[in-house]
Amino acid sequence: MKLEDELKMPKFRSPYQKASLNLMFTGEWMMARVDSLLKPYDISSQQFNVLRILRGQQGKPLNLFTIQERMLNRMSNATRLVEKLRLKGLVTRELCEQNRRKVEIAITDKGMDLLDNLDPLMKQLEEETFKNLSAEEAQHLSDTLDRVRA
Amino acid sequence: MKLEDELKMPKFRSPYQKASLNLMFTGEWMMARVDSLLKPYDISSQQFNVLRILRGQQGKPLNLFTIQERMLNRMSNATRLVEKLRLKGLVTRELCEQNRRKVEIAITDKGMDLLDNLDPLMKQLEEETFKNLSAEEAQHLSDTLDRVRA
DNA sequence: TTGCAATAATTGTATATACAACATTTTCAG
DNA sequence: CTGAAAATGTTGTATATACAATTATTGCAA
Repeated sequence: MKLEDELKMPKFRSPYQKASLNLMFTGEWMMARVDSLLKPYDISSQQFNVLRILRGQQGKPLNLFTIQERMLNRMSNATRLVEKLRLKGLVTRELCEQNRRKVEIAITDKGMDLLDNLDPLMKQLEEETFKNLSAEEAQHLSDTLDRVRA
Repeated sequence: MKLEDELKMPKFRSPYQKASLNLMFTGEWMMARVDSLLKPYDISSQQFNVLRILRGQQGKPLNLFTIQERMLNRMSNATRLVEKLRLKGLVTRELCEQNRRKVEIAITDKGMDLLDNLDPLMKQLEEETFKNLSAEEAQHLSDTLDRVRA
């Protein structure tokens, strides 16, 4: 739906104001869809994202600082988020012997299994979300967003 | 920056997965910019958004239900959010006599003054944010986001 | 070597969010 | 009219977020 109808705003000051609101609104909308999909599995989109980051490491652990750098929302608290994943048995946590300031986090088999189960669901959600956009249009959207953040 | 560098993800499963992550990431990024601008004025982007909704009413009040409908994030709690604005003297709150289920909220002069002060700053932020996009490109971005949510 | 700065993580705390449960008032079918 | 359902808000609670303060460890310059 057009943003002016969605927010019942008859007019915007400029295309930039509209794009700005639309970015925030659509970002929240997308996040809510992902959270809703993940809810039955009892993890949040942030937690899912961290698991996915760890899976990308092929078994190699990452320290908390690096995880934080790669999170969608950098302000959230990696220590506490990872601790929740650990309590669910989805990651392990080990002090690094070489540099004892660091804590190394790795995904467990249980975590991998969960991701494997979720992959097709996420794929389906993404396809459903972008059903009105061709692959080229989706790529162009990403390129535009990259330019905004440039 | 390109999302793969931003999140240090070497590859994405599809342009749809990438667009999906990019939407969430860029939405958070934008929201953080707005919050950072508003911080010295001691209001959140959600609170600012509610004030802006009320200003659009030209003095006519809105009830909480309608405010909630127009918020960027519908899940947040309009009752408590508006109460915070009231404590700061930015809105008034009155029980509706015609329909006593309703509570009518209106912006105060102090609230209007705050918005008037913030307007040029927000405008500047939007222009800075979209400095790499022409007005046409910003409009096209909005249209694409509208189609995603269609 | 010493101690200051940098790095990495944890903790504290206030606020915000998600969402369910509840309360009150109004509407409307029978 | 009456009682069930709908509309509107409020409250409770668990979790998440923002951000500052603190701790512990390491690196490095004087």
